[in-house]
Amino acid sequence: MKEGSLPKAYEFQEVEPNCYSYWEREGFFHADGNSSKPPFSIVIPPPNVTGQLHMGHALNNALQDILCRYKRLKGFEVLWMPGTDHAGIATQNVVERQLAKEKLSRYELGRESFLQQVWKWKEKYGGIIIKQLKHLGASCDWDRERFTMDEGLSRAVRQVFVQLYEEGLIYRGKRMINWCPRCMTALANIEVEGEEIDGHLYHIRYPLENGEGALVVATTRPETMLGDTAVAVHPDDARYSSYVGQYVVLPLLERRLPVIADVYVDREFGTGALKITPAHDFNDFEIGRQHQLDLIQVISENGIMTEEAGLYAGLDRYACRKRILKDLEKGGYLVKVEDYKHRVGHCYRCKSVVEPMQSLQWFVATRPLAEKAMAAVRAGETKIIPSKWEKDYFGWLENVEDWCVSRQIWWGHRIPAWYCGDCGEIIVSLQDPTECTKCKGSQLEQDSDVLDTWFSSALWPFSTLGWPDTTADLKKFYPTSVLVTGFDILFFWVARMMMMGIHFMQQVPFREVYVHALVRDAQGQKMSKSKGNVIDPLIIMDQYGTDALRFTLTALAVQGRDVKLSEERIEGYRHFVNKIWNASRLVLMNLQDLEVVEEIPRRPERLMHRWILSRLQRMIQEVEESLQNYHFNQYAQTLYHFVWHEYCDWYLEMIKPDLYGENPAAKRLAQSLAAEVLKDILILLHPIMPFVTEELWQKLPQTTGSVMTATFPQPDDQRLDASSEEQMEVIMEVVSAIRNIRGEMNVPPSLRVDVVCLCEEPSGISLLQSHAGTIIDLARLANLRIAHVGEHKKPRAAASTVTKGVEVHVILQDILDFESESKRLAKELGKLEKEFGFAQKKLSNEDFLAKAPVEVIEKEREKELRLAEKVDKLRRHYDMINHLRESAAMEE
RNA sequence: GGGCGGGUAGCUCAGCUGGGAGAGCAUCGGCCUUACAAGCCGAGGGUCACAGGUUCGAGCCCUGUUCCGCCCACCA
Repeated sequence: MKEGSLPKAYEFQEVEPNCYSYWEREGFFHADGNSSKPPFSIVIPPPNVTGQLHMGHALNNALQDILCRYKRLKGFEVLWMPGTDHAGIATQNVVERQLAKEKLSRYELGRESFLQQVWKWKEKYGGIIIKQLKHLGASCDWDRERFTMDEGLSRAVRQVFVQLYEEGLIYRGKRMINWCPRCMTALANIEVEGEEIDGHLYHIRYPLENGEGALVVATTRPETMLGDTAVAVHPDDARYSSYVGQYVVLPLLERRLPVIADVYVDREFGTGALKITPAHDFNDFEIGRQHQLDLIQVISENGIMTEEAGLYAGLDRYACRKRILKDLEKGGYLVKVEDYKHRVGHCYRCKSVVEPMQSLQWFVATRPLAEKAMAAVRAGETKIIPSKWEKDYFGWLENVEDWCVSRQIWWGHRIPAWYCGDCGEIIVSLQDPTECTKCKGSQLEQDSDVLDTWFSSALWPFSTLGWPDTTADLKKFYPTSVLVTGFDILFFWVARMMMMGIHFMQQVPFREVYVHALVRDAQGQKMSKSKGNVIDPLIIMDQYGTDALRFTLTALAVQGRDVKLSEERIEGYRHFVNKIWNASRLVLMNLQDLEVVEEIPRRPERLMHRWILSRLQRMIQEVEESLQNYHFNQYAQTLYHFVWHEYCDWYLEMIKPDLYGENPAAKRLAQSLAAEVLKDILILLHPIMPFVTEELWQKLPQTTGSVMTATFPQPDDQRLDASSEEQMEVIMEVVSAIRNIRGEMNVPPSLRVDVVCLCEEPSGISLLQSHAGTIIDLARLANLRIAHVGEHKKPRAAASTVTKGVEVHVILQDILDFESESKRLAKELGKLEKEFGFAQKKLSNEDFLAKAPVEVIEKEREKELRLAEKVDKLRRHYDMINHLRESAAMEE
């Protein structure tokens, strides 16, 4: 489908879907477990089936795609393993909300048919995010797509649970846990988000039983007083020492509470007297345990006050608080109310305030697993990048507590534990048991709970590769090469994958973890629907194209810093996509009559060719280095600058005369080289901008197949050419100097002017002479005279400057305004003299000369010399202009 | 309370191991120069948060101050 010419504009709306289906058809994303190529593997952080692609996904997957596409070009057997997560609580909530619209609850439906509903929902909507990932260009091996609740992964979950149970690393126990009264389930500690709240500290008077005074306690949660079973003071607190051992009477309920002493109490805080509610507070629970206090549960699982709350029973916990405060006040018990900011735990799924509660749950004994996970990172078996996250990783693992893994919801992996109705035995096994292993009874009932979603996610790197079977995929692709993820799931997911991976595979799940930043809005705010600052990647892709979005995200992906995204930024980079398109148009237009692609010499004769080839080698090196170090922004920006400001601005402009000219050999070389460099540019850019590069690749005559199957260019040291780069610099400087003067002196582009360049060195003369045509074209000149300084009279009516040892005189015969030229020169002189002054000062500093490295001094000397010359020449010209100005004034 | 990141051009940000600051957008001036007006050519704009220190030399290293953001923590 080489058509030779390109449409005027890049129609990404058509190109993107076509490209993608072409890639899929050709099987370019497919990884071969039996390949002899070196492996490179990534498992996708499985998005929730309920998910819609947001900017976080877009960034995360764009970066993974870059790595995968890059490694394919480098000849690796690349597996990017895709899939989705069943997202227990989140998905169940979505379906429950849907049911609520029909005035149905899951309880009315019953477990079986509710689960059917969820599966139905999953079949219908679960693929949305996958489609969106494809829209983004993700080159995942979709043949291998997995779901955390598919058959194979469920088998892995069960195997892991049973084995951990048998090893004593999973147990069931009654513990204090965090409970979400809205989701009606236990949560793991990290699933609770502490949020600062403007609350109050209530001082409440608890009268002594003997009538002689009272103790005043301070609390933020007065409703919990109904479950109080003691009041504690510090044992060394002189104020209260006489109270210890006595009893106070709990207001409203009139219950006798012992006054106990415990060092936990902070004498400085509040009143120094602490009410103890063992059933509804982690610390109180602990104190209660030590002092053998009763547990009185006054708040039930759905946040309603229990029978134990007496006349407050049946009230919602917050309504109860209000009522209690009123009653306390009425009874004269409320001593003081202070404003008080404090942190309150919220459910990470529904944001409800969680309740600490004592409950019978399943736990993973995390310590032993955590030790190994830490050791692996310490030993460098897994590297976390940027390394600052290692600190967080260790910090969390060092203090990790047992992981509550049972959830009182229905959507998820059912816990493979059965309870014998006859003898109470717990049976945990791979196969569903039919009789009790202990008493042979048949009254078995399976635990109704399901596992934490993160339990199955923790197995993702090996469960997706076929574990517990020993598969070719596991052998080839485990450990995976790198995990790309946001820091927000470092503990939820990364740390747990490390623990499980090491325990079950005896090897870390990934060699490297690249932790990227969060995407925020232009003001640095978290994007959220309620703030209305969400930039939707789907809308952006439709509006600007996927490549523009991907390039923007990549260019902004600086290590360790949040990505602050704005639409203007994306718009800006869309222009870059367009630029590439148009550069390719130019190249292709001029390729039409190219019969044979010219063999490109290692060192072409013409400077511009040598220059662009040399620059290209440097780009390749820089790109590789950037990618190896995960400096995605550097990768994007390096190419941006090279393509736009070197290849387009200079190289393509410079070869135009050859392209349009009559010299067939020069033309062929220019055509071939422009195309050849473009070809490499397309490969270099392909990982970031897969679509436009593929489309253009298809159009280039010297390419075959897909850019995806191309080979990443090898930097050719023999084409590195520092002297060509220096020489080009001179040409570019001279052109810029002329343009600058034209601009400042308001010379319209249509007016071709004469320029005289006076050089110091013979080499400069020959360089300029051999590129006179280029300079004439690029600076829009009529004539260009090049001579040695001594051999040519300085032009009078000229605007002038000095650069790289060249005096540049722009002849403005009749139009030179001495007044403005004098001003312009004064300004330029001022700048130069200041710079010159700096250099002089530095070089007259003896300490500098004594202590600075010789190269630096040498560089500074050269600089001073250059500046001195420049200043001198400019000043002479300045004087002359001023003289002319004066005499012109006299004539009038 | 502890830890981390950040305060650089009007805005959003680069600036990799210290050698006198860059980009995109925005602003201003000139151009439809046959790839591109989503473009081309040029210009203006910065006491690199503040105060000390180390150094011949600091945006970069150290100390302190201040402001912002995030994470962690059982003082009710």
